Amino acid sequence: MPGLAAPLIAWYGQAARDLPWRREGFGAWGTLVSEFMLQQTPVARVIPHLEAWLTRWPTPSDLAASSPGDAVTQWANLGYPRRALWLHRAAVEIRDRHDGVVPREVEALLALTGIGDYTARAVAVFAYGDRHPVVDTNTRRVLARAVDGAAQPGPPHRRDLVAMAAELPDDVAEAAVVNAAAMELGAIVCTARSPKCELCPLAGQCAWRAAGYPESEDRRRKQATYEGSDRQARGAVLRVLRDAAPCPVQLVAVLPDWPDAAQRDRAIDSLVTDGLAEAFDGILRLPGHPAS
DNA sequence: GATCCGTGGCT
DNA sequence: TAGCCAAGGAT
Repeated sequence: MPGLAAPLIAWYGQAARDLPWRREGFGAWGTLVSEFMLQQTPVARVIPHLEAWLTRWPTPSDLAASSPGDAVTQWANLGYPRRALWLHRAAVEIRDRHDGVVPREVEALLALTGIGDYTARAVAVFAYGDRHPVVDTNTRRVLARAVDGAAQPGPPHRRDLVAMAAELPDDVAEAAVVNAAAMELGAIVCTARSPKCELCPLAGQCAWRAAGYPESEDRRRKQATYEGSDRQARGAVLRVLRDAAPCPVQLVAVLPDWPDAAQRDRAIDSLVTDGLAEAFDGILRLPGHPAS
């Protein structure tokens, strides 16, 4: 097995997209915010929100000084608003534990709210230039096809980190490029549907291609139907609160015509439980500053 | 380890 | 058109 590093590096040099977080000197905070936003939200939707966010809150301490509700409002329609709450908590943790500086060590990053195996290593590698395997859904698909000969990766697993580590050159800078290149290849060439194998720098050594593109059992979990779901109800309630912000709304005025009143009330309760909303005295609002 | 969590574009 | 999919993480 020749290894993926050399062709990935050469390809990335001429095919990489020009993205904001790849600009020289973008900064660790910008990288961290971008990675939060990119968790399950496509690049094209993230870019304008990222720039607005960093203009409003140029440092972790700036965000930490605002209320969680302000973060949720600024998050707008990026989806999964818990990420806004977690990003705000992470900013508070960075201010309180790390003197306002995004930490560099993976262990310290993993200890922050909302940061897991992917985001911790992405920050350590792309912001600080350290050598770790960075594995996202794109990388897992590239490895599944090129190395394992499978059409689709299995569910995410810790062993994916080991598989990617085996592909990294010893050189620190080259290792970072290989991480970025594997993600980029999965994003724009080795895509989930209709991959562009004629443009792939790994075509000559791809195990899946060599095997004749066999269908493999797709063990990924299917997403639940959104229409009519509790998630849809939560999203609708939160949209009401965002649109009214910074004003609270009367509880009785929250989606009075929602088709399933019990589901609506369940959504409100779960949002309160999650810390995305506060209810008292017959009103509902986004979370304010914690009492001090 | 299985489930849950938003939103919108693409095929 | 209705699913499929998207730089995951917490519980």
